[in-house]
Amino acid sequence: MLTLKNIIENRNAVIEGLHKKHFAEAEKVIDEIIDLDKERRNTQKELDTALAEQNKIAKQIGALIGQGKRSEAEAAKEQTARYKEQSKLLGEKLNEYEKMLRDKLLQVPNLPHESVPEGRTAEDNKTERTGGVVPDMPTEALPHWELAKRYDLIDFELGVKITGAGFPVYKGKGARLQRALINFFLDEARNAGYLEIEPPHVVNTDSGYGTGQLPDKEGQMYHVTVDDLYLIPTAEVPVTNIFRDVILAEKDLPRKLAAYSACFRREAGSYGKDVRGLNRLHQFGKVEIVRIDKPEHSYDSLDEMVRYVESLVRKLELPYRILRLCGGDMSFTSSLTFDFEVFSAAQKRWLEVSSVSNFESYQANRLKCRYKTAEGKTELCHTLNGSALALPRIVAALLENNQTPNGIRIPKALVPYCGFEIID
RNA sequence: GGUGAGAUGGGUGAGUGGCUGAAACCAACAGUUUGCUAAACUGUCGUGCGGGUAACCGUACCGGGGGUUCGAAUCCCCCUCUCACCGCCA
Repeated sequence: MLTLKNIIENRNAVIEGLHKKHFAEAEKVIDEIIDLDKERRNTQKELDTALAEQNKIAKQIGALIGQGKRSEAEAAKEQTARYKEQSKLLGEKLNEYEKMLRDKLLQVPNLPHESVPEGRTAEDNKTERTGGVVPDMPTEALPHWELAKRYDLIDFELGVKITGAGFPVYKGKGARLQRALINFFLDEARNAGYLEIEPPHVVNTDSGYGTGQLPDKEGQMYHVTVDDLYLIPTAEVPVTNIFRDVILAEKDLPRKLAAYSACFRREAGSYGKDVRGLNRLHQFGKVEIVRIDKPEHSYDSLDEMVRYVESLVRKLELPYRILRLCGGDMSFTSSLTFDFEVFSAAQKRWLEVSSVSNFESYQANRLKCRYKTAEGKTELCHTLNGSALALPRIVAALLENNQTPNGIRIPKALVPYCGFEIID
């Protein structure tokens, strides 16, 4: 969430930023927050005064009893009743203000970076650059779900039987290709300086709030109600929460971590051709990279992460484009996001395979992830993350783009990991 | 699942009602000394909120919530978690 300090000191700039993100009633909400904060401060002041008075009397009573002046001590006790009553009421009032303030703050999305293009929908995203070659496919080219069936790589129906739609079963070279991609991505990440993490796949509510899945995206996660735990929708959640309530030393920054995990998403409301095959699943594999950095370095970090993800897509020889998301298409918590899409040649569609974002201090503020500067000041870190990469759509594009009459060709970089050059 | 013990600052760990936001030690940081390193010595060293240009002041926090009391890290209740042993088990 945004810091109060930022909202109060930069009211107009904040509202302008929220407009760019198409946040409704920005002025109203921001001014409510500012007013609530004033009330909160006044209440706090009154409460502190009452408590100070109480503490003073309590100390006096202690001293009087020490001196054996019992009757004077008794008299002093009478005085505290009034302050006690007062501070109790003020305390309740303060809690209310704090709760209201927090609720309001949680409703406010992050502010977009100045370089975020204006716009409302995906149509308005700006293409940063493209790479790779879109293959010239014959008309009889098959979509990946047909290829998966022909070569017995993925069994969607079996998944339906075991679990339900959106939980495919990978078999043989299909399963080995998945494993190859995971190892490839993790090795690449390690070579790029990321610390490999194997995180829990289930998290508690504190972690859900820490990275912002709760409360706004509650319905998107699978909830294990008996234990009040959530299946992770991305490794971002457990990995970023490593830094919850942590104060890092300046020299410890940046921190770079990478993790593979299965990701679980309910995808409530999705339907139609978008969800065909591997395009949208309830469970999928993904390697995520997470970075914690000093504010002044975070945009350099973001660039580095984008270049890193780009290197992966290039090594996989996939045609891709990098989009700078517009204000309306960005996620609630992001300041600047680049999406990576690969072209899936038989479907003739661009598929999103990565989303790389700088959250600035928005997540860190909820997480209470801070660092101590050389001058000894405690400041919020900036957090960033990106997919590097999500498996299913990569698999979809690999299958479709590399199909030949003799089978499906495996890109060179992946052959050592797969142990085969062709799927036939 | 059963039984028992515990949860204190970056770490170890004292502290059973007022002089404790918290001893001591370790780590860390700064300085003195030194050819360099080390050692030794000196000092600093939690977080949030409110007030103040600032020095600083007030307030809250000893797992979380509630209670007793003029006053709670310390007493009472509830919850959570951790550890140990037993049972079960990849």
